[in-house]
Amino acid sequence: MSPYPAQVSREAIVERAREIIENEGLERLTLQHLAAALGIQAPSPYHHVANKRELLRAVNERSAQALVDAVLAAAEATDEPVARLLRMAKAYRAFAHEHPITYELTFSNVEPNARPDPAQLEAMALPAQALVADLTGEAASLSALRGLLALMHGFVLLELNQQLRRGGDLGAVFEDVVQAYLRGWRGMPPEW
Amino acid sequence: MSPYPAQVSREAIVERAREIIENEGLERLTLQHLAAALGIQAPSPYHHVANKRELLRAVNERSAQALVDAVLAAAEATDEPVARLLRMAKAYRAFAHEHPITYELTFSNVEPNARPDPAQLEAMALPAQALVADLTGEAASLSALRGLLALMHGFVLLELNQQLRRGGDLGAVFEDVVQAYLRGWRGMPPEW
DNA sequence: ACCTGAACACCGTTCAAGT
DNA sequence: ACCTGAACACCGTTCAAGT
Repeated sequence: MSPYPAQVSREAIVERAREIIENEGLERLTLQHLAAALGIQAPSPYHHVANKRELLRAVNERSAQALVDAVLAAAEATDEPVARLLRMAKAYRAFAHEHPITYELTFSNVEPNARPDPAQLEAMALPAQALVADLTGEAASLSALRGLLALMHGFVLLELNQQLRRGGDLGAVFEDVVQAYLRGWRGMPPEW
Repeated sequence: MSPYPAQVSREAIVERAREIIENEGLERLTLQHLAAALGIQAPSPYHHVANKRELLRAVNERSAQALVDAVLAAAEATDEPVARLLRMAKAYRAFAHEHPITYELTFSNVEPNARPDPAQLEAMALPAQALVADLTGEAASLSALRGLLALMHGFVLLELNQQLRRGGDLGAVFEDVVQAYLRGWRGMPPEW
Protein backbone atom coordinates (compact mmCIF):
# COMPACT_ATOMS: atom_id res chain seq x y z
CA MET A 1 0.00 0.00 0.00
CA SER A 2 2.79 2.39 0.83
CA PRO A 3 3.86 4.45 -2.18
CA TYR A 4 7.50 3.33 -1.96
CA PRO A 5 7.77 -0.23 -0.63
CA ALA A 6 10.95 -1.15 1.23
CA GLN A 7 13.74 -2.59 -0.92
CA VAL A 8 15.64 -3.96 2.05
CA SER A 9 14.74 -4.92 5.60
CA ARG A 10 16.75 -4.10 8.70
CA GLU A 11 17.23 -7.86 9.06
CA ALA A 12 18.78 -8.10 5.59
CA ILE A 13 21.09 -5.17 6.27
CA VAL A 14 22.38 -6.64 9.53
CA GLU A 15 22.92 -10.09 8.06
CA ARG A 16 24.69 -8.72 4.99
CA ALA A 17 26.92 -6.61 7.25
CA ARG A 18 27.77 -9.73 9.26
CA GLU A 19 28.69 -11.59 6.06
CA ILE A 20 30.91 -8.78 4.86
CA ILE A 21 32.74 -8.65 8.19
CA GLU A 22 33.27 -12.41 8.28
CA ASN A 23 34.15 -12.86 4.61
CA GLU A 24 36.00 -9.65 3.78
CA GLY A 25 37.07 -8.23 7.14
CA LEU A 26 35.80 -5.41 9.33
CA GLU A 27 37.72 -2.75 7.43
CA ARG A 28 35.70 -3.58 4.29
CA LEU A 29 32.42 -2.84 6.04
CA THR A 30 31.79 0.66 4.73
CA LEU A 31 28.36 2.06 4.17
CA GLN A 32 29.24 2.45 0.50
CA HIS A 33 30.21 -1.22 0.13
CA LEU A 34 27.34 -2.51 2.26
CA ALA A 35 24.78 -0.52 0.28
CA ALA A 36 26.24 -1.65 -3.04
CA ALA A 37 26.05 -5.29 -1.89
CA LEU A 38 22.36 -4.71 -1.17
CA GLY A 39 21.71 -2.90 -4.46
CA ILE A 40 20.92 0.46 -2.87
CA GLN A 41 22.73 3.76 -2.36
CA ALA A 42 25.09 4.60 0.49
CA PRO A 43 22.72 6.72 2.62
CA SER A 44 19.79 4.29 2.38
CA PRO A 45 20.69 2.01 5.33
CA TYR A 46 20.16 5.01 7.61
CA HIS A 47 16.43 4.50 7.18
CA HIS A 48 16.80 1.20 9.04
CA VAL A 49 19.71 1.63 11.44
CA ALA A 50 20.66 4.75 13.39
CA ASN A 51 24.36 4.68 12.54
CA LYS A 52 27.30 2.36 12.00
CA ARG A 53 27.79 1.72 15.69
CA GLU A 54 24.21 0.56 16.15
CA LEU A 55 24.64 -1.64 13.08
CA LEU A 56 27.68 -3.27 14.68
CA ARG A 57 25.76 -3.81 17.90
CA ALA A 58 22.99 -5.54 15.95
CA VAL A 59 25.57 -7.74 14.20
CA ASN A 60 27.08 -8.65 17.57
CA GLU A 61 23.71 -9.57 19.05
CA ARG A 62 23.11 -11.83 16.08
CA SER A 63 26.49 -13.49 16.62
CA ALA A 64 25.95 -13.88 20.35
CA GLN A 65 22.58 -15.53 19.78
CA ALA A 66 24.08 -17.97 17.27
CA LEU A 67 26.83 -18.86 19.76
CA VAL A 68 24.33 -19.44 22.56
CA ASP A 69 22.18 -21.61 20.29
CA ALA A 70 25.16 -23.71 19.20
CA VAL A 71 26.41 -24.29 22.75
CA LEU A 72 22.98 -25.09 24.17
CA ALA A 73 22.29 -27.55 21.36
CA ALA A 74 25.48 -29.37 22.33
CA ALA A 75 24.35 -29.62 25.95
CA GLU A 76 21.11 -31.41 25.22
CA ALA A 77 22.09 -35.00 25.92
CA THR A 78 21.56 -36.31 29.41
CA ASP A 79 24.73 -38.12 30.40
CA GLU A 80 27.12 -37.06 33.09
CA PRO A 81 28.05 -33.42 33.82
CA VAL A 82 31.73 -33.50 32.83
CA ALA A 83 30.97 -35.07 29.46
CA ARG A 84 28.25 -32.50 28.82
CA LEU A 85 30.48 -29.59 29.82
CA LEU A 86 33.19 -30.90 27.55
CA ARG A 87 30.75 -31.14 24.64
CA MET A 88 29.61 -27.59 25.30
CA ALA A 89 33.22 -26.42 25.39
CA LYS A 90 33.96 -28.13 22.09
CA ALA A 91 30.88 -26.57 20.52
CA TYR A 92 32.00 -23.18 21.84
CA ARG A 93 35.42 -23.58 20.27
CA ALA A 94 33.97 -24.89 17.01
CA PHE A 95 31.70 -21.85 16.74
CA ALA A 96 34.63 -19.49 17.24
CA HIS A 97 36.60 -21.29 14.53
CA GLU A 98 33.68 -21.14 12.11
CA HIS A 99 33.17 -17.41 12.73
CA PRO A 100 36.61 -16.13 13.72
CA ILE A 101 36.20 -12.45 12.93
CA THR A 102 32.67 -11.97 14.21
CA TYR A 103 33.45 -14.06 17.30
CA GLU A 104 36.26 -11.74 18.33
CA LEU A 105 34.28 -8.65 17.38
CA THR A 106 31.30 -9.74 19.48
CA PHE A 107 33.25 -9.61 22.72
CA SER A 108 35.85 -7.01 21.85
CA ASN A 109 35.86 -3.39 22.79
CA VAL A 110 38.63 -1.91 20.68
CA GLU A 111 36.92 0.60 18.49
CA PRO A 112 33.88 1.88 20.36
CA ASN A 113 32.04 -1.15 19.31
CA ALA A 114 28.99 -1.92 21.39
CA ARG A 115 28.73 -5.36 22.81
CA PRO A 116 25.60 -7.49 22.99
CA ASP A 117 23.11 -7.40 25.81
CA PRO A 118 24.60 -9.37 28.73
CA ALA A 119 21.22 -11.02 29.34
CA GLN A 120 21.68 -12.84 26.04
CA LEU A 121 24.79 -14.64 27.28
CA GLU A 122 23.15 -15.54 30.55
CA ALA A 123 20.97 -17.91 28.54
CA MET A 124 24.11 -19.97 28.07
CA ALA A 125 25.63 -19.31 31.46
CA LEU A 126 22.81 -20.56 33.63
CA PRO A 127 22.53 -24.14 32.26
CA ALA A 128 26.32 -24.41 32.29
CA GLN A 129 26.43 -23.23 35.88
CA ALA A 130 23.99 -25.95 36.88
CA LEU A 131 26.31 -28.56 35.41
CA VAL A 132 29.33 -26.99 37.09
CA ALA A 133 27.47 -27.04 40.39
CA ASP A 134 27.27 -30.82 40.15
CA LEU A 135 31.06 -30.86 40.35
CA THR A 136 31.75 -28.05 42.80
CA GLY A 137 28.57 -27.53 44.81
CA GLU A 138 26.41 -24.42 44.61
CA ALA A 139 28.74 -22.16 46.60
CA ALA A 140 31.69 -22.38 44.20
CA SER A 141 29.69 -22.77 40.99
CA LEU A 142 29.72 -19.11 39.94
CA SER A 143 33.50 -18.84 40.32
CA ALA A 144 34.02 -22.16 38.57
CA LEU A 145 31.78 -21.10 35.69
CA ARG A 146 33.57 -17.78 35.30
CA GLY A 147 36.91 -19.54 35.10
CA LEU A 148 35.58 -21.98 32.53
CA LEU A 149 34.30 -19.14 30.35
CA ALA A 150 37.61 -17.33 30.75
CA LEU A 151 39.58 -20.43 29.80
CA MET A 152 37.49 -21.09 26.68
CA HIS A 153 37.40 -17.45 25.61
CA GLY A 154 41.12 -16.90 26.18
CA PHE A 155 42.11 -20.12 24.45
CA VAL A 156 40.15 -19.50 21.27
CA LEU A 157 41.30 -15.89 21.09
CA LEU A 158 44.94 -16.93 21.41
CA GLU A 159 44.36 -19.52 18.71
CA LEU A 160 42.52 -17.18 16.35
CA ASN A 161 45.19 -14.51 16.71
CA GLN A 162 47.92 -17.07 16.14
CA GLN A 163 49.49 -16.64 19.53
CA LEU A 164 49.86 -20.39 20.13
CA ARG A 165 52.55 -20.94 17.57
CA ARG A 166 54.55 -23.80 18.96
CA GLY A 167 52.58 -26.46 17.15
CA GLY A 168 50.68 -29.50 18.34
CA ASP A 169 47.02 -30.48 17.96
CA LEU A 170 45.33 -27.44 19.47
CA GLY A 171 41.97 -29.21 19.54
CA ALA A 172 43.44 -31.88 21.79
CA VAL A 173 45.24 -29.27 23.91
CA PHE A 174 41.94 -27.44 24.35
CA GLU A 175 40.27 -30.57 25.67
CA ASP A 176 43.20 -31.29 27.97
CA VAL A 177 43.21 -27.85 29.57
CA VAL A 178 39.43 -27.80 30.03
CA GLN A 179 39.59 -31.21 31.68
CA ALA A 180 42.50 -30.15 33.89
CA TYR A 181 40.52 -27.09 34.96
CA LEU A 182 37.41 -29.08 35.81
CA ARG A 183 39.54 -31.67 37.62
CA GLY A 184 40.99 -28.87 39.72
CA TRP A 185 37.57 -27.90 40.98
CA ARG A 186 36.73 -31.51 41.60
CA GLY A 187 40.06 -32.32 43.13
CA MET A 188 40.42 -35.61 41.28
CA PRO A 189 43.84 -37.21 40.84
CA PRO A 190 45.53 -36.93 37.43
CA GLU A 191 44.66 -40.53 36.54
CA TRP A 192 40.95 -39.60 36.54
CA MET B 1 74.68 19.94 12.11
CA SER B 2 71.71 19.04 10.00
CA PRO B 3 69.95 22.12 8.62
CA TYR B 4 66.59 21.20 10.16
CA PRO B 5 67.04 19.30 13.44
CA ALA B 6 64.30 16.85 14.41
CA GLN B 7 61.51 18.28 16.56
CA VAL B 8 60.23 14.86 17.60
CA SER B 9 61.71 11.38 17.75
CA ARG B 10 60.01 8.19 16.64
CA GLU B 11 60.15 7.14 20.30
CA ALA B 12 58.26 10.26 21.39
CA ILE B 13 55.62 9.73 18.69
CA VAL B 14 54.99 6.12 19.69
CA GLU B 15 54.81 6.90 23.40
CA ARG B 16 52.48 9.84 22.85
CA ALA B 17 50.25 7.65 20.68
CA ARG B 18 50.15 5.05 23.45
CA GLU B 19 49.13 7.71 25.97
CA ILE B 20 46.37 9.02 23.74
CA ILE B 21 44.97 5.53 23.24
CA GLU B 22 45.05 4.72 26.94
CA ASN B 23 43.77 8.07 28.19
CA GLU B 24 41.37 9.15 25.45
CA GLY B 25 40.52 5.96 23.56
CA LEU B 26 41.63 4.47 20.26
CA GLU B 27 39.10 6.48 18.24
CA ARG B 28 40.79 9.70 19.39
CA LEU B 29 44.12 8.60 17.93
CA THR B 30 44.04 10.57 14.68
CA LEU B 31 47.14 11.88 12.98
CA GLN B 32 45.73 15.37 13.41
CA HIS B 33 45.29 14.98 17.16
CA LEU B 34 48.58 13.14 17.67
CA ALA B 35 50.54 15.77 15.76
CA ALA B 36 48.85 18.60 17.66
CA ALA B 37 49.74 16.92 20.97
CA LEU B 38 53.37 16.86 19.80
CA GLY B 39 53.30 20.46 18.57
CA ILE B 40 53.77 19.58 14.90
CA GLN B 41 51.56 19.37 11.82
CA ALA B 42 49.49 16.38 10.76
CA PRO B 43 51.74 15.02 8.00
CA SER B 44 54.95 15.27 10.03
CA PRO B 45 54.79 11.91 11.83
CA TYR B 46 55.15 10.26 8.41
CA HIS B 47 58.82 11.14 8.51
CA HIS B 48 59.19 8.72 11.44
CA VAL B 49 56.56 6.03 10.94
CA ALA B 50 55.41 4.51 7.66
CA ASN B 51 51.69 4.77 8.36
CA LYS B 52 49.09 4.47 11.09
CA ARG B 53 49.17 0.70 11.09
CA GLU B 54 52.92 0.58 11.67
CA LEU B 55 52.46 3.15 14.43
CA LEU B 56 49.93 0.86 16.13
CA ARG B 57 52.29 -2.07 15.80
CA ALA B 58 55.03 -0.05 17.50
CA VAL B 59 52.63 0.89 20.29
CA ASN B 60 51.71 -2.76 20.74
CA GLU B 61 55.34 -3.85 20.92
CA ARG B 62 55.89 -1.24 23.61
CA SER B 63 52.90 -2.55 25.55
CA ALA B 64 53.98 -6.16 25.18
CA GLN B 65 57.45 -5.37 26.46
CA ALA B 66 56.03 -3.57 29.50
CA LEU B 67 53.79 -6.56 30.25
CA VAL B 68 56.68 -9.00 29.97
CA ASP B 69 58.83 -6.83 32.24
CA ALA B 70 56.09 -6.57 34.87
CA VAL B 71 55.41 -10.30 34.92
CA LEU B 72 59.07 -11.30 35.00
CA ALA B 73 59.77 -8.88 37.84
CA ALA B 74 57.05 -10.60 39.85
CA ALA B 75 58.65 -14.00 39.27
CA GLU B 76 61.99 -13.12 40.74
CA ALA B 77 61.70 -14.53 44.22
CA THR B 78 62.86 -18.06 44.81
CA ASP B 79 60.15 -19.81 46.78
CA GLU B 80 57.98 -22.63 45.53
CA PRO B 81 56.61 -22.86 41.98
CA VAL B 82 52.88 -22.48 42.71
CA ALA B 83 53.45 -19.35 44.78
CA ARG B 84 55.65 -17.88 42.06
CA LEU B 85 53.14 -18.70 39.32
CA LEU B 86 50.39 -17.11 41.36
CA ARG B 87 52.45 -13.96 41.83
CA MET B 88 53.10 -13.84 38.08
CA ALA B 89 49.39 -14.28 37.39
CA LYS B 90 48.50 -11.45 39.77
CA ALA B 91 51.10 -9.19 38.15
CA TYR B 92 49.64 -10.09 34.73
CA ARG B 93 46.15 -9.14 35.86
CA ALA B 94 47.38 -5.97 37.57
CA PHE B 95 49.09 -4.85 34.36
CA ALA B 96 45.92 -5.39 32.35
CA HIS B 97 43.92 -3.35 34.85
CA GLU B 98 46.45 -0.53 34.79
CA HIS B 99 46.46 -0.43 30.95
CA PRO B 100 43.02 -1.72 29.98
CA ILE B 101 42.76 -0.26 26.48
CA THR B 102 46.31 -0.89 25.31
CA TYR B 103 46.26 -4.38 26.88
CA GLU B 104 43.28 -5.41 24.80
CA LEU B 105 44.62 -3.67 21.71
CA THR B 106 47.97 -5.45 21.99
CA PHE B 107 46.45 -8.88 21.52
CA SER B 108 43.40 -7.99 19.48
CA ASN B 109 42.94 -8.31 15.77
CA VAL B 110 39.73 -6.44 15.08
CA GLU B 111 40.77 -3.62 12.83
CA PRO B 112 43.78 -4.76 10.83
CA ASN B 113 45.88 -3.96 13.76
CA ALA B 114 49.25 -5.64 13.73
CA ARG B 115 50.23 -7.58 16.78
CA PRO B 116 53.65 -7.63 18.42
CA ASP B 117 56.44 -9.96 17.48
CA PRO B 118 55.65 -13.38 19.04
CA ALA B 119 59.29 -13.72 20.11
CA GLN B 120 58.71 -10.89 22.58
CA LEU B 121 56.10 -12.86 24.49
CA GLU B 122 58.24 -15.95 24.54
CA ALA B 123 60.50 -14.06 26.95
CA MET B 124 57.69 -14.42 29.45
CA ALA B 125 56.52 -17.85 28.36
CA LEU B 126 59.76 -19.75 28.83
CA PRO B 127 60.41 -18.96 32.52
CA ALA B 128 56.74 -19.61 33.26
CA GLN B 129 56.90 -22.93 31.45
CA ALA B 130 59.86 -23.97 33.61
CA LEU B 131 57.79 -23.34 36.73
CA VAL B 132 54.80 -25.17 35.27
CA ALA B 133 57.06 -28.11 34.45
CA ASP B 134 57.78 -28.48 38.16
CA LEU B 135 54.10 -29.26 38.64
CA THR B 136 53.30 -31.26 35.55
CA GLY B 137 56.59 -32.66 34.26
CA GLU B 138 58.21 -31.62 31.00
CA ALA B 139 55.84 -33.53 28.72
CA ALA B 140 52.69 -31.69 29.76
CA SER B 141 54.29 -28.33 30.47
CA LEU B 142 53.56 -26.70 27.11
CA SER B 143 49.87 -27.59 27.26
CA ALA B 144 49.65 -26.54 30.88
CA LEU B 145 51.31 -23.20 30.11
CA ARG B 146 49.00 -22.54 27.18
CA GLY B 147 45.97 -23.15 29.35
CA LEU B 148 47.32 -20.85 32.04
CA LEU B 149 47.87 -18.06 29.51
CA ALA B 150 44.39 -18.66 28.10
CA LEU B 151 42.82 -18.54 31.55
CA MET B 152 44.56 -15.30 32.51
CA HIS B 153 43.95 -13.63 29.15
CA GLY B 154 40.31 -14.67 28.98
CA PHE B 155 39.60 -13.68 32.56
CA VAL B 156 41.03 -10.17 32.31
CA LEU B 157 39.32 -9.58 28.96
CA LEU B 158 35.95 -10.62 30.38
CA GLU B 159 36.56 -8.33 33.33
CA LEU B 160 37.71 -5.37 31.25
CA ASN B 161 34.74 -5.68 28.94
CA GLN B 162 32.38 -5.97 31.89
CA GLN B 163 31.21 -9.43 31.03
CA LEU B 164 31.49 -10.72 34.61
CA ARG B 165 28.61 -8.71 35.97
CA ARG B 166 27.26 -10.85 38.75
CA GLY B 167 29.36 -9.21 41.43
CA GLY B 168 31.84 -10.58 43.95
CA ASP B 169 35.52 -9.83 44.49
CA LEU B 170 36.93 -10.55 41.05
CA GLY B 171 40.51 -10.39 42.31
CA ALA B 172 39.76 -13.24 44.69
CA VAL B 173 37.87 -15.15 41.99
CA PHE B 174 40.87 -14.78 39.68
CA GLU B 175 43.17 -16.33 42.29
CA ASP B 176 40.69 -19.12 42.93
CA VAL B 177 40.35 -20.11 39.29
CA VAL B 178 44.12 -19.99 38.66
CA GLN B 179 44.70 -22.17 41.70
CA ALA B 180 41.96 -24.60 40.63
CA TYR B 181 43.56 -24.83 37.19
CA LEU B 182 47.04 -25.51 38.59
CA ARG B 183 45.56 -28.03 41.04
CA GLY B 184 43.98 -29.84 38.10
CA TRP B 185 47.35 -30.39 36.48
CA ARG B 186 48.82 -31.48 39.77
CA GLY B 187 45.87 -33.63 40.66
CA MET B 188 45.79 -32.47 44.25
CA PRO B 189 42.62 -32.85 46.35
CA PRO B 190 40.48 -29.72 46.93
CA GLU B 191 41.80 -29.36 50.52
CA TRP B 192 45.27 -28.66 49.15
C1' DA C 1 7.40 5.28 4.28
C1' DC C 2 11.47 4.71 1.87
C1' DC C 3 15.05 6.02 -1.39
C1' DT C 4 18.43 9.18 -3.66
C1' DG C 5 21.85 12.92 -5.20
C1' DA C 6 24.38 16.32 -3.46
C1' DA C 7 26.75 18.10 0.10
C1' DC C 8 29.67 18.46 4.64
C1' DA C 9 33.18 17.52 8.00
C1' DC C 10 36.77 14.49 9.00
C1' DC C 11 40.49 11.33 8.18
C1' DG C 12 44.82 9.02 6.25
C1' DT C 13 48.18 9.97 3.10
C1' DT C 14 51.15 12.23 -0.62
C1' DC C 15 54.25 15.58 -2.29
C1' DA C 16 56.45 19.67 -3.87
C1' DA C 17 58.45 23.44 -1.63
C1' DG C 18 60.78 25.28 2.19
C1' DT C 19 64.86 25.21 5.98
C1' DA D 1 67.17 15.46 7.10
C1' DC D 2 62.99 17.09 8.65
C1' DC D 3 58.87 19.96 8.43
C1' DT D 4 54.79 22.20 6.20
C1' DG D 5 50.66 23.81 3.30
C1' DA D 6 47.89 22.29 -0.01
C1' DA D 7 45.72 18.76 -2.11
C1' DC D 8 43.39 13.95 -2.91
C1' DA D 9 40.51 9.98 -2.16
C1' DC D 10 37.58 7.96 1.05
C1' DC D 11 34.31 7.65 4.75
C1' DG D 12 30.17 8.48 7.92
C1' DT D 13 26.33 11.20 8.02
C1' DT D 14 22.60 14.76 6.85
C1' DC D 15 18.85 16.44 4.29
C1' DA D 16 15.88 18.35 0.88
C1' DA D 17 13.62 16.49 -2.95
C1' DG D 18 11.57 12.71 -5.18
C1' DT D 19 8.08 8.40 -5.32
